Amino acid sequence: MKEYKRYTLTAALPYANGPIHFGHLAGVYIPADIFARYLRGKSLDIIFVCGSDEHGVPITIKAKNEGVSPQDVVDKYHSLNKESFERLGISFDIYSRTTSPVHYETATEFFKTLYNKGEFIEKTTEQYYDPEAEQFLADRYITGTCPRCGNENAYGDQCENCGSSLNATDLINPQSMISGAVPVLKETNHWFLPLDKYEAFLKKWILEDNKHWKPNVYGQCKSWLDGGLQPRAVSRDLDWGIPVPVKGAEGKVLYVWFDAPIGYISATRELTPDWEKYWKSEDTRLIHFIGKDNIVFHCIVFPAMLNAEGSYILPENVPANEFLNLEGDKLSTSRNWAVWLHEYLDEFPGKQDVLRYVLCANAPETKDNDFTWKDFQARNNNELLAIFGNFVNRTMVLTHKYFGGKVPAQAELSDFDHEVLEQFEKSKQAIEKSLDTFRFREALKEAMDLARLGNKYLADTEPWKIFKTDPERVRTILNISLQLTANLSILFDPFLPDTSSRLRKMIDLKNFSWADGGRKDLLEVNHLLNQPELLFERIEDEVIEAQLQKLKNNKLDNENKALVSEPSKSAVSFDDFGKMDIRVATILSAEKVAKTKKLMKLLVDTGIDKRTVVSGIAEFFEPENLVGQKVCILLNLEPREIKGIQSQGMILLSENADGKLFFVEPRPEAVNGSMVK
RNA sequence: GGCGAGGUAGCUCAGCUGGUUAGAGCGCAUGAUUCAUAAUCAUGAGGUCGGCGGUUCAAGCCCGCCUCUCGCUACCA
Repeated sequence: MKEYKRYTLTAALPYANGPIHFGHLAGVYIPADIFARYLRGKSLDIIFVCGSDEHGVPITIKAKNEGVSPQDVVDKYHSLNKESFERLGISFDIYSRTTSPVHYETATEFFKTLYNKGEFIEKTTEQYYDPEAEQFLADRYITGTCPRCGNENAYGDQCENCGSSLNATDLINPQSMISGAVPVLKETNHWFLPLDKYEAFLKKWILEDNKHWKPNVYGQCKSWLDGGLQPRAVSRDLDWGIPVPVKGAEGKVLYVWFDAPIGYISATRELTPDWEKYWKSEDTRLIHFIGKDNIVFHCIVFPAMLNAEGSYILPENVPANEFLNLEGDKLSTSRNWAVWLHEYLDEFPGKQDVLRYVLCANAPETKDNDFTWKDFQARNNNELLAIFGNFVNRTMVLTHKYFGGKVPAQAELSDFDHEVLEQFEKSKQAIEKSLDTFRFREALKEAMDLARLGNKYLADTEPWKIFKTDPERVRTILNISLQLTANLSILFDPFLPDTSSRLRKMIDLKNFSWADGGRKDLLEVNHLLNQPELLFERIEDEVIEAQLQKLKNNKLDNENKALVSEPSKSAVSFDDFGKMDIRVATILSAEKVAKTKKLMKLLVDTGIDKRTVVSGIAEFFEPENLVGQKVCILLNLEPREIKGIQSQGMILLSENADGKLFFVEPRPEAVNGSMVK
C-alpha cells in the first residue's frame, strides 16, 4: 500500500433531531474510534473529526411540532450527543456542528467556488408556495389527500397510510401546514450538481481504482453507477440552513446533503489552522466511517463535489458497515425500537467498555447483525469477566499472595514459557493486520485470545501447587503472566480504553505506546504492583430482564398507537357519493403482472360487461384462489394504463394496520351488476 | 420485477487467488482443577456449507437456474 504521512478520519455526522442509539455505535462510531486510537497509539499524525448535522427539513418539522425553534432542537441534541460520545470514550479530536460560523464560511466558499467555475446548472421549476406565510413549502410541509389510497392526511413526500412516495403536486386538496392556506404553484429556480457529468470520472475512480473497498460498498456503488446518475438539486426554498451565496437567492438555502459532508472540512478548520494538509495533500489518507445508508453520499456525491471543487483529495476508503437489529427487529426511531446511548450510560454506569466490547464483537461488518441483551450478558460474563478479568485477577492475587505484589524475576525458561512470550508479538501483529483491513471483530478476538492463553498458561503450569516445592518456577510463571497482563493493557487499549487504563494503574505501567505491545519486559523485576481490583462485574439476569421488559413496554405502546384509526374524512354531498358507480362483480380469472411485485391483472364479470382491472394485491393473494371471488368494483373510475395494461375500475378492499388487504365481499346472493349504494 | 449484499454447527460468525478428514467463540455433554468474580483448563457430540444442475482430477469457494433474508429501485387507481 501507498505510504501515507497523515490520516484524516471522519465519522458520519449524526443528525441532530434525536439521540444516538446502538445501531449508530456498532456501525460507525465504535469502529471509527478503535481505528483512531490504534493509529494514535502508533504515534501517527491523525485527526478524527465529527459533529452534528443540524440543517434540513426534518429538524424544522420537529421544532414546529414541539413549538420551539430549530436552533433549540439542534442545541438540545448536539449537547446530548456530544456528551454521550464523550462518556462512551469516543475520542473525537473535535465534535463540531454545522451551525457553527466556520461551517457557514466553509460551505459558502465551497459553493461559491463551484458556482464560479460553472459547475452548477440552474433550473426553474414549479413548487408549492404558501401565499399567507410568503414562503415556499417543503414537501413535508404540505398535507392533502393521497391520490392512491384516499388518506386525507398524506404528506407531500409520502403517504404514511399506504406507504407510497409522492410528489407534493400529486396531492388532492393540498394544504399548507404552516398557515393552513391553499398553496399555489409558483416558479422558483435552483442550482443542480450535474452528477451525470462526473459519471466517467466516478466509474474509473471507484470501479477501477478502488477495487479494494468492501464488497458491500463496492457493489452498492456499482449499482448506482450502472443505473446512471442524475443532476441533484443543491439548493432548497427553506429558511433553515446556509443561505445560497448568490444574488437573487433570497429565501434559498443549501440543501442539507450538500452542506453536511462539508462539515468534516469545517470541523478540521475549527480544529487546526493547519487544516489544509489534512484535506488537500496527496500523502494524506482520508477515511470515512459510515453506515450503509450513507454509501451513495460518501462514495459518489461527496467525491463528485470534491472533484468538482478541484483542490481536495478523495477518500482512500469508506469502510461502511451494515445495520444492527435489536432483538430480531429492525431498529426504528419512530417506533422507539432502539437502545439509546444516553440511557444505557445512565443505567450501566462504568460499563461503557462492556458496550464497546459487545458492539465491536458483534458489529455488522459483512451483513446485518442482531443485538440481543442475552448476548450482551453472555459476552460480559463469559468473555470479559471470565476470560480477561479473571486472568488478570488470578495473576494479581497470586503475585500479591506469594511475592507481596512485587514483580518476581524469571529463572530458566521452559518451551511453553518461550511459546507464551513469543505469542505477545504474534498477537500484536495479528491485531494490526486485522485493524489495517477494518476487521474489528477479528482484531478484538485476537486480543481476547491472548487473555485466553494466559488462563491456559496458569492452568497448565499450576503455580499454586508447586509454590512450596519450587518457588523459583513460580517466580518465572508469574513474571510471564504479568508481562502478558501488561501486554493486554496495551493491546486492548484501542477497544477498551477505560478498562485498559484501569489495568495500567493496577500494574502501575506508565509511558506506554502501541509500539510497546509485544514486548516481553514491560514490567521490571521488583516493580511494585497496586492492589488488584475487579475489571468487570457480573451482570445478573434481573438486569437483563429489566431491559427486555423495557423494550416490551415500548413495543406494547407502539401496538396501541397503531390501533388508532384514521379520523373521519370531511363530509361529501349525496350527489358526490351518487356519482360513484359501485357494483357487485365476480373475478373470472387472475394472473400476476410480470415484473412487478404487487400487481395482479384481473378479469371481472361486472354484469354489464367483462373488463380488465389491475390491482395491487399480488402480495396477499394467489391467482388460483381469486377465481370466483365476489367483489365490489368502482366501475366509473377513469381508466388508466398500468404496466401497459388498461385498468378499467378499482376493486374495493379494506386494509389493516399491518397493511393486510381484505376484499369488501358481497353476500353470495348478490348478483353481478347490482348497484352498491 | 431490476440492481446490490447475504444465506456455513443450537446461537454469533471465519473460511484469502477452488486442493487432503469444513473452522472459531458462545451454548451443550463429560472429565480435570480450586490461584481466581461458581470463574478456569481439557476432551467430545453437533454441519447433505439454502436447493437443483453444470465446469473440473478436485467446489463452501467458479458458472446457470431456483429459493429465503436485508437494502436501493419500479409498480399500487
